[in-house]
Amino acid sequence: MDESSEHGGDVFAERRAKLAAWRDAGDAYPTQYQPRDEIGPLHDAYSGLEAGGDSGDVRRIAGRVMARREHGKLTFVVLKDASGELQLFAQLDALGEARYAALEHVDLGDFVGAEGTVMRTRRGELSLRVASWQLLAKSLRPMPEKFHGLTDVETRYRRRYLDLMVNDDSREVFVKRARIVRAIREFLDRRGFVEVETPVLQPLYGGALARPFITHHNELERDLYLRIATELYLKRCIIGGLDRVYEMGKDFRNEGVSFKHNPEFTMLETYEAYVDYNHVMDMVEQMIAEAARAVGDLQVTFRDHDIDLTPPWPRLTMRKAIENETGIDIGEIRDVPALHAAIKDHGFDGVAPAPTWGLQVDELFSAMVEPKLIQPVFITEHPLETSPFAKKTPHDPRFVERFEGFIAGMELSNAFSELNDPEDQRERFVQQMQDLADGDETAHRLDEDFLEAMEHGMPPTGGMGMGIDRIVMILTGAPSIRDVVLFPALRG
RNA sequence: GGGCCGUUAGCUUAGUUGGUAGAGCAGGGGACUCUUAAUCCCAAGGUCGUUGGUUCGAAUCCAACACGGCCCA
Repeated sequence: MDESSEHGGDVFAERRAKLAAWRDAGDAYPTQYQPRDEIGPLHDAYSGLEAGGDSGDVRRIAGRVMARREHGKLTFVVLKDASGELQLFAQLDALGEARYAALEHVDLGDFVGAEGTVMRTRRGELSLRVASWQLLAKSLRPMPEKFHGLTDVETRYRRRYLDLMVNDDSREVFVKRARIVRAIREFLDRRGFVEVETPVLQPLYGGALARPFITHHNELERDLYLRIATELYLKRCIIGGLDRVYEMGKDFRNEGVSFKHNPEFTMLETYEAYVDYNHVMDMVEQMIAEAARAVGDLQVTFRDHDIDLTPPWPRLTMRKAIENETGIDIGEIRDVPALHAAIKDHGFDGVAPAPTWGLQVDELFSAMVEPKLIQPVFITEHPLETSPFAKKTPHDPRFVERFEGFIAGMELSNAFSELNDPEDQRERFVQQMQDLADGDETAHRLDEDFLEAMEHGMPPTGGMGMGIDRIVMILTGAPSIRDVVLFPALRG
């Protein structure tokens, strides 16, 4: 197929012809433009310049051409760099016939560098009175329409560069994301955590209950898994005596996509020796608050909910949370048929049946309670069956010392007093293997190498996982994970 | 996996009871020395997501598929 007919009709062909002319006249793609002033600071520096005035200061700016307005012998060209926009004030008299005429061959989307004095027009617009200019890079394709911009969500995700080019709101989300990530790292570094990197390609996946992606190592002639969590390697670091470690990086889960799920996503995991899950709860609410302050304040709006992130957050056992919403006390209903009956008696048709007591409690919670958890809250003491790496609570071995942090109906963090009893851990693995045999594809594999590490002795440890993408969603008000991931997974 | 909605020019979109598509911006030609959604004049740009079907005739009605969005699982 002809390129030009597929992408913009005559525009592509016309611009290639212009590019050929530029090549004949000189360098259409020079290597640099230095020195250069950032546009944003110029607006600050010359905020006091009166309309109609010229500072006489010579400056050099560079950026993408966002607009051009020709007025015969005067042309306005708007340049945009990462810090802002500034218009060029280009006069025939100042540039001379040849350089002024050449300006007509500059298209929207081209990169241009210009030098001149900083002035303010009679209408009050800060401008650069151009003394000289040069083409820095030619664009061959049309930019999105300037007034309505680019709104088609599919194009925004598939060709994110166009979205970033014209939608400042979108660009701002990713700048904020960087600030949030940095605030979290600084928070942990200040507390004495060591940032580590553990394998993405793993011979045995684990640390979470999820289906993995499988890949293959040609030379080793074996399949490897993309990690679904960093948990088991970070615990090996704790066993080795690092005491406080964290890792922030991509995990991969072979599951569907939704507004809160992307198959690759950024996870933070932290492990701290000699503390329990109560200590970790304190840390999480402080960490989120600090991340929030890095990009705004503790009052945020997400999906039409006004949310107050101010610590401390309420703490509620899962048993109590379920009882509050459903009237069912899972502490009293101890077997699966009785629980099924109770759910049926209450008419909760949205609750899917599950084969074990723990999975049924999890399902009941997910369906009836989770969507109601709008303000920040820690839900504690989960069923043993769904928590193979958490210590049992001293008062009831059917529950574990675990919490999940919820905001806006989304699980944002998940933490335990980490199981460090190797014999208990082996029993948990054995049970998971049984669940796998019974058809639970997400059940955990027995990891003999990890057990051997734990048998060397592991200190009491508080561990935590947090979905960074979801935190960014909450703190930026972005309604979908696809708005906070630069290049989200799409079909086709 | 299920339900609903959407897909028309590079972008943003209109399109009547079914009669072979209109516009704005961008791009082309021209006018213009303070514009900023600049303005004015002229010309051009479309396999209406794909494939079938109904019909004398389909952007429009029907079916399947693709992709996307929202909701549910």
